[in-house]
Amino acid sequence: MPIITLPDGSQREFSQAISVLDVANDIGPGLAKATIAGKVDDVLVDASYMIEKDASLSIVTARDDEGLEVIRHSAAHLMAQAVKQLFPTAQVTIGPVIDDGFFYDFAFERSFTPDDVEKIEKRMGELADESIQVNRSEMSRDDAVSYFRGKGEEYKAEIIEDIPADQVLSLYGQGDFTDLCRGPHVPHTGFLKSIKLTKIAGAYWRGDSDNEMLQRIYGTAWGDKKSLKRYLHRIEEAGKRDHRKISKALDLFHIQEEAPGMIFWHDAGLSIYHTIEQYIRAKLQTNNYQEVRTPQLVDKTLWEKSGHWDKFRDDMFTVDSDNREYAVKPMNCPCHVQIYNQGLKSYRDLPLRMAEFGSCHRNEPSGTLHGLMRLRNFIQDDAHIFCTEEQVQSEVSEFIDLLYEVYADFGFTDIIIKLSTRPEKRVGSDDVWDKSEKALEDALNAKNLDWDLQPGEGAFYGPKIEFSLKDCLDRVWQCGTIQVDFSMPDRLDAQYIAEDGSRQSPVMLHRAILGSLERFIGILIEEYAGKFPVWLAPTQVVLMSITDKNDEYVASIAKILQKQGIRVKLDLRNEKIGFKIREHTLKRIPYLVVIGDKEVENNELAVRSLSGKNMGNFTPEDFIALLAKNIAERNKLEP
RNA sequence: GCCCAUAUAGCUCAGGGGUAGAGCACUUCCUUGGUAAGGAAGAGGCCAUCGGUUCAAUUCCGAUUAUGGGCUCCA
Repeated sequence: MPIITLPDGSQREFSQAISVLDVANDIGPGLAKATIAGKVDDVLVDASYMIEKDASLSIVTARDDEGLEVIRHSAAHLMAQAVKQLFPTAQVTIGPVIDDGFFYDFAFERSFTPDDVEKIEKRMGELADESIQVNRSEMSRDDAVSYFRGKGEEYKAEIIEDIPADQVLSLYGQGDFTDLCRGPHVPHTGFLKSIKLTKIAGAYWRGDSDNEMLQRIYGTAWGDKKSLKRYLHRIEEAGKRDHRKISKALDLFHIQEEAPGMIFWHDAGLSIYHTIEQYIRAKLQTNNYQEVRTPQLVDKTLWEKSGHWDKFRDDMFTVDSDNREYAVKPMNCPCHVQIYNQGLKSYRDLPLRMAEFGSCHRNEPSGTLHGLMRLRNFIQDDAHIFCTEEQVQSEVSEFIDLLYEVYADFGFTDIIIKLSTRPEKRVGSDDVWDKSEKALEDALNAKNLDWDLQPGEGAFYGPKIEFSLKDCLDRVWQCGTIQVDFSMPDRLDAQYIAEDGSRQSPVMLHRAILGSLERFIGILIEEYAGKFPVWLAPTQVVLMSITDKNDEYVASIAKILQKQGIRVKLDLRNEKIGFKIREHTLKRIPYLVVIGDKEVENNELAVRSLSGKNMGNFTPEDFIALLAKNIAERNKLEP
């Protein structure tokens, strides 16, 4: 006699065990039709799940996040079913839910073509139209292994073999297709009508690059056609923020075949770069950093000593000259230690914070290059803090504060924090790693920040905190970082004289706020869709004449603004004002100034904002004051 | 590095086994016009590179390079 409590607090009593779906039916046929799954005492279950005793229940439909998740999971099964029907020799592996969709990895003797994917999607539609019942059943592990092996599904059998023998597994069947799955799933395939397959890709079996490559098909799935359409539109719009597209339109930089993974900065792009560099330089100054510059090419022997040659060799470019082998620096740390080592250091010199806008080259695998985000040559806003063990925690803590201050100035609030611990390939004793990892963890916890642990993802010389930002398609890119290093100072003979007169090795903190200037600018472009805040905009003001009678006055205004450090361009072309406005609006210029006879006569400027607002007429002085205020405040809103 | 796709004018893209197309941009001329495209004419291409098939390849095939999307890896 289960009594079922619904989310609104109302209760219903039934004379015998009852399924989630039947409860829904009892509430109303409309709800029953929409029922995808249920949540019984907060556990997500199938609609067919039998409730045998008193319980709380909420009916899950496509309107719930959990409902969408079930739909996406079932969509993956539907895709596998379609693939098996069309390509019987394909083997299924795994098919999880991801943000906004799902994928399924298949092993198949040949590649799926875009044509195949179209066919698969079509078949999925047909199967959905048939509203095929989805049934849950159970099997012991060993039975499941032989079941799948019997069907030639070696991969599936291998997955199941890793599950403990005493565990009972659930299988879900729909028509001619059965898959191992924890569930829950939709009651029938009729719920799976708003699906689109989006891309094909390779993916290693079990995520290990030593294994064979499987074929992954990605899809997106929604509760109704309208949501699907909205999603596709959203993705399309996000694509327009792509920094590579915007950079071409705004003439910021280019890359060409002769220098893969390296940037040719154009005037406008370099302007942004310089503004950011100067901004960071000012922060370094107020935070007691010294700035240095070190060589690009350094003899191999130093890299051997630092451990890079051993652990980082594949990523380094080398140069042979006069019987010597040099490496182009992939990191700045060993060079900074060389500067530290000039002259005897006392504990009174610590913490010693040494910064460099360091150009680093890394021979990244060809398939990983990605616009400004992943390059072979990039500039780090790098610094190394030499300090005592006691100072580590406060230095890490101060750094995190500085990083948040900087990110806020650029308008970033969604910062993803991860703590990466010791990798397999590393230098230094476990004892030292214990200490380093704990220092970082304590600093994070002291600040009450949300962070995730990434075991084994640290640098070879120490654990790190990573601060990541998202691009227009929500891909995550590591930007800032701080890494504790107890090893390298010792390897490179860095020392200081302690209070008691003994020689000690300092601890070294590797840290970057922006990470790589290039990557940070890439993220920035996508964040603002190229509509940079005034303080960052390559061109802040364009002065446009109505007719060539006004040219002289326009030029004189330009001089005045330029003297104030405003980045100004003139447009004196023989074109109509509407044409000029359109062009500079497309170039995302924050302020457009129109100058005609009226303005010349009154010594004024007619100011129009990027968003198209007529801001009225200003005297040159008032306009300069407006700009100065906006720039000083680093106003993030487009004017 | 691995898988798939792509590479045509400065840009965005169409095309197709037989001398290469559009829009925008560019140049010249006309137009002096008040807040998102004034008009006309002109110029512009070894169809990524190297091979192969063919009477003939920019088009079909293969390799290479780069780019895009993933995977692995990394700021």
